Amino acid sequence: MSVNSTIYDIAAEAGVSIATVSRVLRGERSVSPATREKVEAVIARRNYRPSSIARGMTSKTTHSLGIVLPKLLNPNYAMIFTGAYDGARRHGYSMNMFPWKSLTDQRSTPALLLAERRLDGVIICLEYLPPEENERLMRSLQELRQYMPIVLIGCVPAAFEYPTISYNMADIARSTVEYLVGLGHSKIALIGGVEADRDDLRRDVGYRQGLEEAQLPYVDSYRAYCGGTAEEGAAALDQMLSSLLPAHWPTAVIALNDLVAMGCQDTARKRGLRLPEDLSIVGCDNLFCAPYLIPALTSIDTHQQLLGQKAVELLLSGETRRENAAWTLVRRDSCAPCKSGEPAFRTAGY
Amino acid sequence: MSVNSTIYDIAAEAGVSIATVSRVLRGERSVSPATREKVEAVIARRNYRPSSIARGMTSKTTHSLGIVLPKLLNPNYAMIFTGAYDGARRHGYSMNMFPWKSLTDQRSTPALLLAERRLDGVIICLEYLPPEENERLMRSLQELRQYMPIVLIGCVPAAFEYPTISYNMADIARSTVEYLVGLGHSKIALIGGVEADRDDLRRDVGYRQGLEEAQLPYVDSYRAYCGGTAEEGAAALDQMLSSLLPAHWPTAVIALNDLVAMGCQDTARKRGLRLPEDLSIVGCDNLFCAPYLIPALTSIDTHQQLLGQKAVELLLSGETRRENAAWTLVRRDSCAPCKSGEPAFRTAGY
DNA sequence: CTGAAAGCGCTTACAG
DNA sequence: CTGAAAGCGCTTACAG
Repeated sequence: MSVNSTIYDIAAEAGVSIATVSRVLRGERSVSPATREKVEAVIARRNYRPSSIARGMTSKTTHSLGIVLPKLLNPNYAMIFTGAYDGARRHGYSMNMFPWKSLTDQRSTPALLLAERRLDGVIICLEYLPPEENERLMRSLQELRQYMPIVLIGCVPAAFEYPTISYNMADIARSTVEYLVGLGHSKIALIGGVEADRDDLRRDVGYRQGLEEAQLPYVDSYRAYCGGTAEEGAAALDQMLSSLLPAHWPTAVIALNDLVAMGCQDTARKRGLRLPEDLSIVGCDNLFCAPYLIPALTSIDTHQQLLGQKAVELLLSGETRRENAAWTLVRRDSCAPCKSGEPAFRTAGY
Repeated sequence: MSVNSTIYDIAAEAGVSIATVSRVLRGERSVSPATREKVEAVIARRNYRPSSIARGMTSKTTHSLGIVLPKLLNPNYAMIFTGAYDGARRHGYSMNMFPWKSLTDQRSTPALLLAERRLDGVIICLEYLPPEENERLMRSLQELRQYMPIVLIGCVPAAFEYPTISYNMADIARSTVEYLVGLGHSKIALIGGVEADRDDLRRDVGYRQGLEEAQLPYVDSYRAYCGGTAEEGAAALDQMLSSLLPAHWPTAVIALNDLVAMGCQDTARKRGLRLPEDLSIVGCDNLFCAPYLIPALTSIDTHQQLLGQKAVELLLSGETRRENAAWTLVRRDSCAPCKSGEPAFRTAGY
């Protein structure tokens, strides 16, 4: 099946040494035009391409990078991957995707799985993990680092001196509260995330800070923790509403991400709330479907593709700095001025 | 930075030959328990992992597969990729993603880009291409095939004897028409696709067939061609409605995919149509957001992850057969019984 | 059960 | 400007 020719075939047919072929392959200029032409002709005729793996064997650099992602099915990560892929390609590198579990799986020594591939570097998208798994992850990273440069995306304890790109979650949350306060809201809920997650921790900090600046009290029942899916978001809001007198229902919700926001829309509608009049909702990630939800979802655009590219730049730069990633609030129809007084309560007609 | 040990280090430290180390590495059983234990201890202590690239160098198989995708940002392809990834992993292979343009780009001989990686095989997701690009693609495939086994996903001219997995588009379209006819619809539009696309061609065949079976006429103005984005879908429906007297407006739309369906919802709403009463819509791909659109979108689930897995199986089997992929109609709220008489026409109030 | 040796397809000094 | 030779880190017959 394989009709691959090798550098020897080319050399033989062109009547030169393999060293010379190698030289024209790599575009070295110390080759006479005549021989270069001759060699190139043979290469073209035989459709020859040097084996990248043989190259990697000798040159100590494989020109391939890796990125480990929690899950590709969330378009958020697909966007980061795409950005990273393009960034790598621009620098002549390939980009390989690894599922999150290649790092946290305890059966196969995790970091080594990546080391095996002899990557020139790897980007790691952090995500919340329960303490002991996180412990294992941190050890994996330490280990991995001995083999190749790494860059982290997400929130990392300052104690670990990894090159990192992260969002200022506190800033995002604070600004979002500010935006909603500007619309007259005072009962603002925050839904999603895990109490132990550092990212969410900082989100909470910004949330409280925003409330404080508006001289609003922090109300415990307006803070619900849950995973990042629509179902979990729906359930979390539903439970919050159940536990509160309608008069105390939040008039605005800040959702962990767009999926959670979608779930909240669903719950609100099933409860007979009018959107956005009775409940304003802000999402995060600005997924492609956000403009097509009803009402069109206001969301934080986290410029994921740019993030992926920047991670590659940082990785290739070899520097150890920490960067903050850019974000933008995209206003659509899901947020409305708060109606004075209590939100109307209607029985569900959905 | 690299603290990698080699097989020589291990051999030296364990006091054996590299051949022996290689044997325990590969789990060969012709090693005495004593030496095996000794070697394994050293491997563990030094955290040694054999270089997969050196292995690939000698063993002629790299245990890595490829998949080329039009775009990862469409969750549809992300799902296929995920399925293929898992399928590959299950067989001990890695799966590498390549963007579509690595095949159609004319600057770098396309197929060779993949050949360079010495993949053990590659899956190719077909998509419509204008004739001359498609011509180039077909040549690329022929070329690529000389280097490694390939499997195609999509619609391929029977003349090319590639192993292929495809959907029976005619079947899907026919069934969808049947479903809508069952709801009493007679003015059924088909929106999306390209006239020259073979997949869409077959979709058209099924569409016509469905109409015929219901003894309905094929109406030219109910067939709109457009790309696969929400914006294009929105524009296509808008134009269709503009060109028709409201009395002749379709009461049901079959959309190329969920994105197009989302666009159609948008246009319908802006035109003041009630959904689903005035217009039923069926999408395709059953994206994660389908249940959260208003009304929740009825869609064809194409079981993309399964598709990806099956493509891997076929690739690894080495057979040249053609398979049909499974699909399911997922009924939600976006389709309603057709109201008798003409659809109400209201001025847009959106 | 184990080792010495050749070889995979390249790149890279080192000579000339 | 060009070639002979060593070497990258493994696997795989071939002997023993």
